[in-house]
Amino acid sequence: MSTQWLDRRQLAAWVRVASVLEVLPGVLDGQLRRDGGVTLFEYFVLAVLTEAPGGTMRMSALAQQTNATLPRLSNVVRRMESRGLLVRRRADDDARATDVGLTEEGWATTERAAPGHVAAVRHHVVDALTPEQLDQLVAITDALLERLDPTGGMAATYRRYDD
Amino acid sequence: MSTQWLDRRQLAAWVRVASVLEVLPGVLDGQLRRDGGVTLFEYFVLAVLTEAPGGTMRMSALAQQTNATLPRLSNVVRRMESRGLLVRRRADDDARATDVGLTEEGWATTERAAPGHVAAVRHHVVDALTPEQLDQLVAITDALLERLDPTGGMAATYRRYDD
DNA sequence: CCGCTACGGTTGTCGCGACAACCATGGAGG
DNA sequence: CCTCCATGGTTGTCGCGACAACCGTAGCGG
Repeated sequence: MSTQWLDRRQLAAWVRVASVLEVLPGVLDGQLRRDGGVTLFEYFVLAVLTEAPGGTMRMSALAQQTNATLPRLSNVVRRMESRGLLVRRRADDDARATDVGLTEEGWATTERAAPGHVAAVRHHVVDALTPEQLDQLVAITDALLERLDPTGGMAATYRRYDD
Repeated sequence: MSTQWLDRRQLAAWVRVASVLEVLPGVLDGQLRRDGGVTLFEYFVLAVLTEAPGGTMRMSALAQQTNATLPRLSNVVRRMESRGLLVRRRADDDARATDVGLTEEGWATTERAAPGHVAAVRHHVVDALTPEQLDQLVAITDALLERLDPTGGMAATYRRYDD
């Protein structure tokens, strides 16, 4: 079959999306590094843990909700533990598994970093759009994630914030 | 001032955007690596050069249009040159500057990789949305880029595809 | 109870991006 | 001309992510 190219409107949309994809993570990551001494992915780990009961979660569960591979998460967690943000502990019910939990400093760091991060998200995303556009964006990203994540691994993370 | 938190709708939108940001690049990058032996950023470099007169461009101009720092671009171009996709040549009019040009194999690689990439973009983005959503997406990403890229560095890249 | 496979994590190697230091050329002012 | 600063790129170091190989434990079949 011959290639089905993109028409002008599709191309316009795609090029812009690609640009956002390229720039946005860098902007947010930079803000968090400066203000909180934490990378964007580390902040995401902290954020997910704060919503977990007892601030503790199993490695594999955390990996799924942060969309990380286990090797990646393992390294990140080890570094964060060495900085005193997290603790690893062998799971009681399964000697293979590891539970990760927030330390006091982990909580404190999250609370310290959150305002700046929220402000950045506001400035660069939320406040840039009208309420209608925000609704449209939810519908659009839902449709995209349907294709991107058919098994629904991350779905558990974002479905929670449904209206 | 106290922190202005996100309401449910804003949070719903943001969490989904973050998820897309996390997943989409990996999906597209993987497809290109498998099918074309090229990374997403390398493909973007090739694509931009394809649209330049003579398939040639100055390093600094290329860096701006691909939203890359000069060091990063320098390394990428060196690797691509060693693979025979590009050539570097000292600029005629400025001995400090470097012109980068596509080789025959660079053109061939781009043409070989393009169909699969377009298909991936179609499948994961374009075809997942209705025509109305595509229009909305253009407006939304425009608004975001306004904030993200106030100097308009990448604007030159995507404004070209306006209707 | 033994052996086998699957699961949950960790570790080693490689390649890439960020940042800073550095080198060469261009251009302006005296 | 010569000095000084700005411009355009390149190179070195460091930290992180991907992938694969590996280790210990669980659970199941015989």
